[in-house]
Amino acid sequence: MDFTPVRRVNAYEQIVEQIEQGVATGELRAGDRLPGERRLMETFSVSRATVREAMRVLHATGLVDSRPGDPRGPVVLPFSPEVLEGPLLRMTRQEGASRAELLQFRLVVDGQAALLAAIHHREADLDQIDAAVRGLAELADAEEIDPAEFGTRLQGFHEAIRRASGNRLLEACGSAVGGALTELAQRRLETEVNRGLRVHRSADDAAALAERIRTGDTAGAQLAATSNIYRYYRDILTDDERAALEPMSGAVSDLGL
Amino acid sequence: MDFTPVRRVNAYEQIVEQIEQGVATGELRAGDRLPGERRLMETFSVSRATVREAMRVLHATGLVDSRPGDPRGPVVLPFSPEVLEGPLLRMTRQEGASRAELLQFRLVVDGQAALLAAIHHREADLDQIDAAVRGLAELADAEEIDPAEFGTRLQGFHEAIRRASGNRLLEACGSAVGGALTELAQRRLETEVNRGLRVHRSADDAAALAERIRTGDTAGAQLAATSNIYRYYRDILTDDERAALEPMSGAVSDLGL
DNA sequence: GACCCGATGCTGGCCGGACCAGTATCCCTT
DNA sequence: AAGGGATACTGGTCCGGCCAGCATCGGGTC
Repeated sequence: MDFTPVRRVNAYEQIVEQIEQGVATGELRAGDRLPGERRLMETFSVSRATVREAMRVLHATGLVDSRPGDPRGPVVLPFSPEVLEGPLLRMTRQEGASRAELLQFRLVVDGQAALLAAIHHREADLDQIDAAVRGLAELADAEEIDPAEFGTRLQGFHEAIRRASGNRLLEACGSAVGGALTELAQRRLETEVNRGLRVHRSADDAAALAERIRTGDTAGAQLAATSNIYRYYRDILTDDERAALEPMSGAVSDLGL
Repeated sequence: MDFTPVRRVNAYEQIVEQIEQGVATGELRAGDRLPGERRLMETFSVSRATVREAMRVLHATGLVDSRPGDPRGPVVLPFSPEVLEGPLLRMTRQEGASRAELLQFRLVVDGQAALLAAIHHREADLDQIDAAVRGLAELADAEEIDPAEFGTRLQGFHEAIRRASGNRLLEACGSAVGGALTELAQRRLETEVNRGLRVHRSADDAAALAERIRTGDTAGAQLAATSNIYRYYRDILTDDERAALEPMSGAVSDLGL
């Protein structure tokens, strides 16, 4: 007979698992309310400290939220892509992944998102993308350019494309890794001497990409997306990092850059 | 003047943030030890219950681990891709993403991983991949086929390719989404009538993919990877799901399947 | 001298009770 | 009918305590 290693299972973990289970099976759905802590300590027959520990990890994993004083009790949350962002950020900061890997991953995700967006090119999605493009152009033509604001809008533009891809996993991973990358690039834009030129070029690139998506140019959209992003970050890369990324975004040369 | 919304920050959250900060800045590195709970409650001047809640969320996010009785205190963990798996699994179960999206995402990730693996084709990585291929073939030729074991080894084969890609983000996302998908496909393989045929075909496909990676056939490796995976799951998809995925894995027809 | 073994002082796990600052509700006042 | 408090809750935090398990070290045995 074969034994299985014993699994230490703390009391609070059992509570977490039971509630996670409830969410997984659909028994608990987003918006549902859990009993208050005092009630839970009775149903699980544990102390309040234990149910609180369970609530803390459920809150940390984005499953529930609670407010003091709310007699309806903790609420079950809908899934949010933000829960992916934390782990991905950690991965970069804790040497789980280098900047080159991060950027490479983003090229893959956002390139694919652009491709899928070009396949679908649904009207509602295109409107969203165009709105984002107009927002970028408007800001680029302004007298004084706020780097942080431009970064936010550029982020929103990519966000719109990912949404148009129709794949929420791409959407979540893209925004997560995008958030991690902007943390690296933000300072660059702030200290940029020729800020106007760079901003204008980014806005133009965005418009060109949007056009490719609109016309259903799948391959072109993918190439434009990857090369746009690569060019945006190229200056802050070391030679080694560039060498690692060139093969992936063969797009760069294809567009004559 | 513009006000910023107040942010309720609980005591335990401050502890979590401080320790997360320490890990982010490199002040705390994997393997380092934190003071025991009784010491922490003094340095943060909070009660033990509060530091315990903080430790629970740090544990839930995979940052630290602790064992009762260990006088060295909680240990800081290295990053592990597994922390991504939880959120991704939740995403599928909580209608954050459909099966089709999940599979599409995997086609992108594992396709790209195969492509990158073919670019590098480092000898050490190839050895790992070949070992996995041999493991599959050996199992496919066995008298009695254990479906669970075959699933595990197939998983290991893809794992080896992702590792060979040199991108730990692809590796992490791939294994996470792979884990989520096998949960769906495992039962299928167990009830499969013509199990032997399917297993043999999968083993052969894996060998062909490995060969393309070895010879540096980048495009071929990517096509083989995506079409292998797609074919593996095709039977459990609905017509709608197939229609959504066909455009992405144009690979299927290219290989004459 | 080498080895075994138990006492001891630590660790985290869990409990019960308590107090506080908020919030929602209901009932009473105007 | 509208306003405004008392009230009964909520979660947030603290305290002090007990327990089981791990490490270490010292005292014993062979």
